[in-house]
Amino acid sequence: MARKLLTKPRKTASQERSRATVDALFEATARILVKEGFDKASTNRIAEVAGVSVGSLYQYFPSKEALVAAVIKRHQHKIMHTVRGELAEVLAQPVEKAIRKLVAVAVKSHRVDPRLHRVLAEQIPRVGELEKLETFNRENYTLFRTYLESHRDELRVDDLELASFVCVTSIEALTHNAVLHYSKTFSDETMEALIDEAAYLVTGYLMGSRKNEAGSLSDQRHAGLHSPS
Amino acid sequence: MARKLLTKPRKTASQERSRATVDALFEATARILVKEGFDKASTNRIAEVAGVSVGSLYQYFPSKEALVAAVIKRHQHKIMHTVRGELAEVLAQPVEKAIRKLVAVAVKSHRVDPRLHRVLAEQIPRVGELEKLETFNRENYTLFRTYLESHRDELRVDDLELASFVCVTSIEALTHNAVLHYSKTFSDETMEALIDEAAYLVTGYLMGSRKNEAGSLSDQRHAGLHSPS
DNA sequence: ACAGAATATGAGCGATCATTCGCTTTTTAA
DNA sequence: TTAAAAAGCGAATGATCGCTCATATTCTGT
Repeated sequence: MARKLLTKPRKTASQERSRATVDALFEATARILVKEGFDKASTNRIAEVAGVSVGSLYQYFPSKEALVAAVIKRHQHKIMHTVRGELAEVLAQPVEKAIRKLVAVAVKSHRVDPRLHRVLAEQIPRVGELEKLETFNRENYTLFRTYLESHRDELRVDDLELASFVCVTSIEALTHNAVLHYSKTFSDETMEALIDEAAYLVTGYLMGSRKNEAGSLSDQRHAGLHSPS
Repeated sequence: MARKLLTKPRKTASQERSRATVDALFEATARILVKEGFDKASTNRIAEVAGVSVGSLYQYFPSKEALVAAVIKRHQHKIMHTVRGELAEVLAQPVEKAIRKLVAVAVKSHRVDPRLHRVLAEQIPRVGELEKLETFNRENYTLFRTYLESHRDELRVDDLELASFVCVTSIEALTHNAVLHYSKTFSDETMEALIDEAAYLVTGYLMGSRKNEAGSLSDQRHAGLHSPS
């Protein structure tokens, strides 16, 4: 029987020392991605910066792609960790408070290692294995949809699927752009104001009921498409 | 004098034949990007698909990066071409109509070769020269800001800079996501509805004036930050 | 018809990179 | 103490890729 257990298995991490190695690899990868960009993140370079040999890298990760994917997952878990719980308490709150909290949480999540977040979003080609890692936003989506369902009666929207899409997409884009592209342009107060604005945007959309606009917007929106519940 | 004119100059395109070559290169690059992804788009492969030799490629483009950048620019020009004019007529229209038109135009612009658009957005690493090509969205931004300024009195927002950011970002993200990620999930009617929803979202935000919510939302938004004009 | 300019060719150079494998060192457990 | 398992090493391999250049073909003006 050809034993490949020593060459192939990759992925274990039982002893103390090996866990340190894996961690050094994570750290080094993140560091290089942030400071030198995806191009410069070759496996040899990563190993070098980690103070480890390439061979060791391949003991724990079957490919470079797997390593990067693991770094992404790790970043996502960090976000979840700093944000979990804040989401739980949202579920019970009324729409206005809930939305504002949601936006604030979104900002917070983008502030967990923003520079890494930006590289992951902009420089990592979504190819092969990396393609599947969009799972993250799906979670937000279903979570939000669940919230809308349980507060249906307070809302003016009837297509919750569509509404979730509109809200989640907007909040994500606004916070993402603000934190990762405009944090130099926006002052701290502006950032605070932006949270308010985003919350206002979404809340207004969900609860709506503008004063008296019969004949203007209402007519533009082709009636009948959303049959009343 | 060392003449490098035959080796270096790159970029000319005077005769008929050469224009065809350049065009074939554009076409081939786009084709490969769409059908095989950025990874597979090597210069040799591009030249092969274009029915041209690698040498010819380097007569007109100083680098692979330059070629890709040119393809991106070309795509942007195509968009501008199919959309120009529709934007001009927006300027004169009242807010509600203008916003709806703007959203519709955004959708239209994303429907110009959506598959190429998606690859350009997701697979091309924004590094080196490619980094500068974000100019496109800046244009939309200033355009929108100009519109808001000339309709200032009809709006409830006072920080037009911030408002432009909110609106442009939201519209872009919504249309981008809808067209490039959910066109299979969304039916045609849903897509139509989405335009309405996005327009409603933004219009409500800009013109606002919800009925009577004194003490709820108004209090949450920290007063005084936007000093009344 | 002809010369010079423009265009096209593609084998091959040099560099980079992901990955492997035979080997050494360290740790574990009996 | 010791043998086996775990972890670590890094030079070497093979493949890919961007790009060049010496040469060949085509075009243009005269």
